[in-house]
Amino acid sequence: MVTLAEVARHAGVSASTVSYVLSGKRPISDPTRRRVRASIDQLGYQPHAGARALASSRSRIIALMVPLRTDMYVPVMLEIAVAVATTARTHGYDVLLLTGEEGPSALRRVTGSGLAEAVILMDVQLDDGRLPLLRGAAPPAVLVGLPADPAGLNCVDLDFAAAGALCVDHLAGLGHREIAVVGGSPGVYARHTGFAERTLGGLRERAARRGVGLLHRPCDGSHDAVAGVLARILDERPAVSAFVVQNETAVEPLLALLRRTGRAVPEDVSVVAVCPEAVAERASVPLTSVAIPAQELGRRAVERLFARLTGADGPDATGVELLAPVLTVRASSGPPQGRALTG
Amino acid sequence: MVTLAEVARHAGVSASTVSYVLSGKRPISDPTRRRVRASIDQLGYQPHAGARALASSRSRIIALMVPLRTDMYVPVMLEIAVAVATTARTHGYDVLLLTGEEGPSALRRVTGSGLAEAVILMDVQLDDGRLPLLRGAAPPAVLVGLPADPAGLNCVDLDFAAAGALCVDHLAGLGHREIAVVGGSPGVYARHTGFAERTLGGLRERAARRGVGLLHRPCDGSHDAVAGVLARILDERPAVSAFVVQNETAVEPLLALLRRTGRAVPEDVSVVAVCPEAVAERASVPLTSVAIPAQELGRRAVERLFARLTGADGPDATGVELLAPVLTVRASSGPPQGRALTG
DNA sequence: TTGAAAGCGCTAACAT
DNA sequence: ATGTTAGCGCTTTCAA
Repeated sequence: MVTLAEVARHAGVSASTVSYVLSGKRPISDPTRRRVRASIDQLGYQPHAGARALASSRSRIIALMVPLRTDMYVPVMLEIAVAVATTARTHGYDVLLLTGEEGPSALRRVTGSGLAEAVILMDVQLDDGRLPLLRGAAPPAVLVGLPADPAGLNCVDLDFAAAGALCVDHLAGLGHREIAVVGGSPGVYARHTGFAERTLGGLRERAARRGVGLLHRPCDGSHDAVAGVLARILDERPAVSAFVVQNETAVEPLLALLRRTGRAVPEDVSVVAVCPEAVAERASVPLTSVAIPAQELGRRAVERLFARLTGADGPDATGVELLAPVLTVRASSGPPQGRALTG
Repeated sequence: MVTLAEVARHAGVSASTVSYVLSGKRPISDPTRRRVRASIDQLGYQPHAGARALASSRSRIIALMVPLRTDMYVPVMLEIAVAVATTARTHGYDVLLLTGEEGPSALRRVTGSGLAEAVILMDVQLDDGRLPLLRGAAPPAVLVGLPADPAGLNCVDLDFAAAGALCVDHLAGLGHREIAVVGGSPGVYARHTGFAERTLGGLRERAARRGVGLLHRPCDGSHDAVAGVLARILDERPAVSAFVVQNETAVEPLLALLRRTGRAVPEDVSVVAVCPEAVAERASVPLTSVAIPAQELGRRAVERLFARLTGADGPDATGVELLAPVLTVRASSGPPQGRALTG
C-alpha cells in the first residue's frame, strides 16, 4: 500500500505538505503542488479512509436507513436511495446502507462509532421509533417524510396535502362533483405513514371548500381488492365521475376494471393518480398525475444535510421543506359527460 | 467520546485486555471479562470504526454496486440490496452503497482506500466494464449475474436457462405445441444483460428437444408495446396456445389484452411468467411462474464473499453458483382446449 | 511557504 | 491470564 509518507519522500517534501496539497487547507507554491501531484499519480496513492477518519474525526460517510417493509411503491425507494448516493458523492461522501431490521440502535451504532457522520431516514412514520434518538443535539439527520411532530427535526417531503388539493382542483375545475379516492393499502394507514393521511387531508379540505363530494376507500393493490373497492364505490355513490388513486399498484387493475365494465376513460370517468412519472406515462391510459419526485427528494435531503454539516445554516438548522406538487395533464382526465357512472 | 483507554482505566486493566475481551482473540478470565463488560456498558463505550480499520487493516465494510439504469424490475434490485445488507450485518459487516454513476473507478476508490474490504456487483452484463478490475488477485468480489466469461470470477445467479427449460417442460407437459415468448425490453438484449439471453437459450433448447414451436419477441412493458407484440404474434402464429413472459411490467398489459380480445386464461391460452413471487401472486390472474429469488441471491452473494474473506474455501475460491429454478403452478396455466387462438 | 512532531483510538506482537 | 508497547496512516498544531 502506498502511504502519504512515501509520496512525501518521492516528491522531496514533508508529509504535512502532501496532506495540505490534498486538503487545500493552506497555500502551497505552484511548483511544490505540481511535484506532489505528480508523485501521487505516479505512485497511485490513495489516502487511507480509516486513518483519515481517525485523525480528522470525519469519516466522510453518511448513513441511509431504508425501510424493510415494502408496501410502499418500491421503485421510489430505490430511486431516492440512488439519488442520495450520487448526490453525496458530489460532496465527496459515501453512503452506508442500513435496513430497518436492526431498529433504532443501528443509528446509535454507526453514529457512535464514528462510522457515519450523519443520517438520512426514509419512510418516516408519523410517530417513528427512531425519532427520540434524533431530537436535540443528536447526530445530524434529515428525514424523508414528515412525522407528526417535526419540531427540532430536519425534514424533506412532497407536500402531499397540496397534492391532494391539486387533484381536487383539477377535477372540480373540469366540472366533476363527486370524486372517489382509491387510497393506499390499509397497512399504510394503520402504520400512520404520514403521506397517505396528508394526501387525504388535502383532498378532503379542498373538496369541502369547493362543495365537491368525496368518498375515500383504502385499498391494497391486488386485482381482487380493487374490484371489491370499486364495486362498493359504485354502489354507494353512483354519481362518482372521477377517481383519485394513490396506490400505484392499484392503477392498472382499476383501469382494467373500468374498461371491463364498459366505462371509458376519460369520457365516462376521469382518473388522476399520485405516483411516479414513469408509472403515469406507461399506464394503459396515460395518467393525469401528480408526480412523486423521488430524485429530487433524495437530492434535497442530502443538500440539507450538508447545509447542516458545513454549518451554512447554523449548526442546528432545522425545519421542514415541502416540495410543491406538480400536476401533469395526460389522457385520463376530462370533463364529465353527464352520463351516470352506472349508465 | 469514550475511548478504549478510559474503559481500561475504569475496569482496572490494560488496554489490550479490553481489546481482547472485545475480539475474543485470547482467553480472558471470567472475573476480568465481567469487569470489563460492566465498564463498557456503564461508560457506553463504542469502538471507533476508523481507528479499528487503521490498526487492523479491516474496515468491516463491503461495497455494493447497484446499477443506475432501471429497466430491470426494480423491486428485485432493492430486495437483493436489502438482503445483502441484512446478511452482511449477521457477519458484523456494513454495506456501502455505490451507484453505477462513478463507473468502474468507484471500485478502485473504495477498495484502494481501504474503505471497503470487498465488493458485490449487481446487474452484471455479459461483457461488463467492471470485470477487468476483478480478475486475478484484485479485491474479493462476488457478482450477482453471469458474465460471458466467468473464469476467475465468483458469481451467483438464478439458472435462467434452466428456468426457461422448466417453462417449456410445464407447458409441453400440459399439451401445448406452440409457445410464444414475450421477452424483456429490447434494451435488455442490446446491453447483453445475460439473464434474458440465457432464459431464451433455455427456452429454445428445450422447445427444440421436445418438438415444440417457439416464437420470441422482445417487448418493453408499455401497454402499446405489448399490444403490438401480441398482434404480431397472433398474426404470425395463430396456433399459439401459451405465453412465456419474462418482462414483469408486461404481465398485466398482456392479461388485459387477452381478456379484452375474448381469450380466457387459462382456458384459451396459458401464461407462464419468470418473475418475483409477489408479482405472480397479485396478478389479475394468479400466475404460474418461475420465481426470481431476490433475497436468496443477496444472501448467497454475501455468504460466498465471506467464504472467501475468511479463507474457508481457500483464499481465491472462485466459481459460479446457479440457483435451481422453482416453478409454482397457479391459475394461469392449463391444458390447451383445442380452440384456435383466433377462434 | 514549508517542516517537525504529537497525537487520533485501536490492534497485535512481544513480554511476563 | 494479563500488561507493555510499537505502530497503523493521516491531520494539525507549533515552529521556522
